[in-house]
Amino acid sequence: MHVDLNAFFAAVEIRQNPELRGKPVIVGAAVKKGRGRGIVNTANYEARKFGIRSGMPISQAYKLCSNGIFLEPNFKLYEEISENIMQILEKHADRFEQGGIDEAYMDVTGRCKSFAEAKHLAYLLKEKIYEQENLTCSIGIAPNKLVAKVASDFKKPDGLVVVEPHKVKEFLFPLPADALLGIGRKSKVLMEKLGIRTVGDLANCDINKLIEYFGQRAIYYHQAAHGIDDSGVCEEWTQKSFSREHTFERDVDMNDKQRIFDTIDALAEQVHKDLLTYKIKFNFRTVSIKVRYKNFETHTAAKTLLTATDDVCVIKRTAKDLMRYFLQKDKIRLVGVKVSHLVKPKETAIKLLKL
DNA sequence: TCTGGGGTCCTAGGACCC
DNA sequence: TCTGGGGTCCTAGGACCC
Repeated sequence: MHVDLNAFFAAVEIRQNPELRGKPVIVGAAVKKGRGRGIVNTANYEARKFGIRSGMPISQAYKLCSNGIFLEPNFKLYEEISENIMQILEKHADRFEQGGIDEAYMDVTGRCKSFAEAKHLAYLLKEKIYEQENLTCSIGIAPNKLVAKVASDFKKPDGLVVVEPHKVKEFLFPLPADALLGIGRKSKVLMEKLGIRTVGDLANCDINKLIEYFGQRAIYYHQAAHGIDDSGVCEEWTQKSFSREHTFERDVDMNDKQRIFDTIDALAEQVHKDLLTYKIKFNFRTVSIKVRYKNFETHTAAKTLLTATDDVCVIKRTAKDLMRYFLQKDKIRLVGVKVSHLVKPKETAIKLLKL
């Protein structure tokens, strides 16, 4: 079962302020009368009628609907509400996996003897979520995660779609190829050039031809197109990196080194705080930075240390060291800091012993 | 239209080792 | 005197997801 909260950020804002209901609501970066620098997070269905989509520059959204209600996101609130809902879902699953702030997978194989029973459970969950949090969701039920995800996407908002095993191909084949998880814009364009438009086209395409164009990805694509997915609902998840980045209000001249370095220090502090407050105590071995120039050209650089540490000064020093090389080209739009190659302190000690 | 911020996974090439 | 084969680790970039 896959559960997806509909237009989540916008729906929460409307719930908090019912006067907004029926109006186009756009949650995203500050608009600044169309001069804002950022993107749309979520648009409700009224706003989508104007062509507004998540991921779109906020300035473009403003052009499409200057009378819309533009709001900046309140992540803390969304996270709280998300957690409440996830708790409801978790209670009703054999195994449970959160897939982002607004979606989750549930294995209900053990507690539901049939798809009809699963459907019944889904209705119950929708009811509970609506009663407790006054929000709607779409639910997909299928023999595996991949198809359940497509199914929950198929009917929005407030949908419930069941795809029984013998109906999987019938359901998938007419859909556009990028309905499948993992097929994005680039692959879609390339597939169109190959004459592949639907999942059915993809399923019937010669596998060797696919490999020629997509390499190892082709094998996943081909299986996915046939509705095959044996990935389990994964309960345990540990983060593999922590990062923070910042886009400047205005591009920063490379001569303003201090401004860049101060920003890196601040980002390093945040990354460090995220690392320390995570449920598992981790040290890091790799520090990376990210630079985006005025023209959107983006680069990364990384350094792996001999031994793991949790020292914030190491993040700051390494990041600034890596940064120097990039301070001679063009105005800078964004900088970011990341730590990865995370190890538990115990493992660090063993490593040190070996050395 | 002018493009956020937080992630994951994959690939390819180079250094280095035996 | 013109170059094997297997492996690991690191780096950079890119596709994709929410």
